[in-house]
Amino acid sequence: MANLLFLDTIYGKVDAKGRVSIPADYRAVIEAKKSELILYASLSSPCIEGVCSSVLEQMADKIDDTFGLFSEKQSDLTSLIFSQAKAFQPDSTGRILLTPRLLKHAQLTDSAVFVGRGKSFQLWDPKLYEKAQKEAVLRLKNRPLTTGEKK
Amino acid sequence: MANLLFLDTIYGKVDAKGRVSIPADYRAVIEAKKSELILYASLSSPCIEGVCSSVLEQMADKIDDTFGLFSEKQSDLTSLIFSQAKAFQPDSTGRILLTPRLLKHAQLTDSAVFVGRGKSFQLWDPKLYEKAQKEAVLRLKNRPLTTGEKK
DNA sequence: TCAATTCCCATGGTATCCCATAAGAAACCA
DNA sequence: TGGTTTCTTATGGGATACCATGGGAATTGA
Repeated sequence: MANLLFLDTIYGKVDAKGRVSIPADYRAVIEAKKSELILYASLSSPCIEGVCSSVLEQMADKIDDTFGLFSEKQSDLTSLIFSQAKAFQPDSTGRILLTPRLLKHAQLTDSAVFVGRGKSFQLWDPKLYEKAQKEAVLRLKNRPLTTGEKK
Repeated sequence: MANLLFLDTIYGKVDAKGRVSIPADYRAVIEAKKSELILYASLSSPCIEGVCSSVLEQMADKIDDTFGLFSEKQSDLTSLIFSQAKAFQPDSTGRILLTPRLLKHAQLTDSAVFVGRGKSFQLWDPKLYEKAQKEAVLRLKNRPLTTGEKK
């Protein structure tokens, strides 16, 4: 039984053409789910969000269920996410070509870091990521456990 | 019925390549649960935590990724764990290759000790472990168990 | 035709495979 | 019961396969 989660923190390079190698482990997750790779600009951070297409489909259902097909909120979310999302299929050596819009949003230049988040992952500029990471750790230290980690 | 808990304290070696043999008993636990082995740097000690992948999968299911993608709702803690965790599959002789990050966090050089904790285990440098162990015993002596103590 | 994208090959580094050895533990036999 | 055999496990090290990356060639599209 293969691993079905995006895990770990993996550093890689962005070449002059704007290509990145999707880590082999991540490709394995996507293939195991018979999905495609979907990327879109994060709404909350200067990074790129990555999910399996199957998750995006579930997300679409969820939004409909929660807000109704014709609500304003549904419309906003739909246009914000889905209009920006794009499917990528790695080439024979496991790379994809990022779009200028994604590169710009995440401020990527020559390197990038894949950050596993379970059912999704993020792609950051290493400098920006390490800064955000430190802030997250600080928030954790200042805020006692109130999360869903332990039951 | 097979044992489903990580038990005992088992000393082993870390070779020049950074490999460690996962104790046969531990491998049996993981196989019995049809899981993979997940390792991550402990948040509280200079050691490596080990769990079955089923634990992480349950964690991932509890998180409603749908809305984590729209806001900062997803906890820092869970994302921190996913970004630090990595799946390992022992090779044909029962060994895994530890990452430089894990080796560094646990300050492992040429030997390591597996410490069973039931549903999880820890991997320590022997010196550090014995020191931490002594301190734990002292704490217990100074603070006897009281009923109703949160576990 | 020019620029952008995809395909292909080459390469260095790393992870995994495989074999060999040694040490224990369990099974076996006398 | 004592000693021998057999199997599993832990460990070392060489060989091999895979992965990430760079760059050129071919293809596509406006």
